[in-house]
Amino acid sequence: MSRDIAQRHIIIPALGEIFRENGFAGTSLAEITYRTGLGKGSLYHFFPKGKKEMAEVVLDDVASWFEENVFLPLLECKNPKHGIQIMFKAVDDYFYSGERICLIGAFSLDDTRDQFASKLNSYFTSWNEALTSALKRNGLANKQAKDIAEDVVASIQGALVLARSQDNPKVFTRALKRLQRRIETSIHE
Amino acid sequence: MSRDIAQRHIIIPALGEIFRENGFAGTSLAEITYRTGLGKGSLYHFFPKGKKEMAEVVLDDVASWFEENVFLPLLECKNPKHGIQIMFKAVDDYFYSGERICLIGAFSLDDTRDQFASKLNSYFTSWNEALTSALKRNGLANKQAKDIAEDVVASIQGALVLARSQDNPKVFTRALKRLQRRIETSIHE
DNA sequence: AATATACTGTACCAATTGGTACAATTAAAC
DNA sequence: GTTTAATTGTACCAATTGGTACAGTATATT
Repeated sequence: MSRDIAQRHIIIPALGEIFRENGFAGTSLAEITYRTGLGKGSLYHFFPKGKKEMAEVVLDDVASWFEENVFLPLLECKNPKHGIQIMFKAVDDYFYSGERICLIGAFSLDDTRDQFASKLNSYFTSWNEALTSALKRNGLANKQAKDIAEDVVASIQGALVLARSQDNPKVFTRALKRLQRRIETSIHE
Repeated sequence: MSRDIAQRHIIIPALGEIFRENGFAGTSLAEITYRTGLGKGSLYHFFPKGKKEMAEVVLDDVASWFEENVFLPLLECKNPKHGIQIMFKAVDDYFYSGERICLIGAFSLDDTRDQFASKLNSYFTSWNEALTSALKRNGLANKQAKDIAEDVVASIQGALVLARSQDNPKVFTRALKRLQRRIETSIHE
């Protein structure tokens, strides 16, 4: 790994948090330099295309985290019920039990959305498909599996929004519990 | 009604759409003057405290729309099942069957959220309480009513986010149908 | 018709925006 | 230890940001 890319990777998480908290339009280079400790010189060395490239790299980073920790387990776990358990655990961890915002969600509602449309789209699509697959391998019919998957992904998003605006993370953890129960019962019918 | 206030009311819907599409940070006065056709002179005449006041007025406007068309029917409809029907119809109309973003949701994820915290909070709280009340009057136990209400409100939010990022309003209409069915069955148990 | 008030266009402001240029410094490779 | 490439700080840029000042023009009210 070249020095270049190594250094670049170090600041991606920091960039992620900044965008998460302020949205794309709401994040200024001034804040980025302040919070990363890097001057514009370094920033534009690592991300020659500027702010937009930073956001793209962050989105890719989020996507690959979910790919590895959520989608893949759902798709490949031998015991699909276990895969779903892993998903809920990973989601709870990732969002700090409701204290962390979903970057993808924030960008989806931002004026930014058109610029990053395909990345945002594929994040939710992948999640949906992976969960649908796991549900089907649990014996659910195609239609019902799709239905529940869409329901779960949407509810998680919504719960994050509500938790934030009510400043109450429990809204999120309650939602996760509810969804787990719903899946349980629909499988055991 | 003074001329002042009358004029002010005319542009509030336009302001709403602009904030909806761009978020708070993403909306510039330049765009506001362009899309409303009003110069800064007029704008600051109607909203002396500037952009922030415009957003506040818009949030109040949204809140009162929901108060009248969603919360009140839920709270006061003699047949509570009918009240819930009214809610779903109103929500579907308001969000143009999934083509329109939720301003409250957008602001909740924006860096703006702290400035408008109490308004955002009370919007979701009111909705939750009104729906809980209607469910209880349909014979559900307090705990279950609260549970379902939170679920419904969160799911609607999430479905709006998904519909937007997938550029597919049907995600939203599907979610509404699903939620209606869920309420139906939980009432008839 | 005169007066008061509501409204609006224009010019202006300091501060901040994202971005560039580049010389100076640091660190790795030979 | 010299060469080569990676990294960074500083100074700078034009454009845009939200906001102000105010004179001028409508529109009521009397």
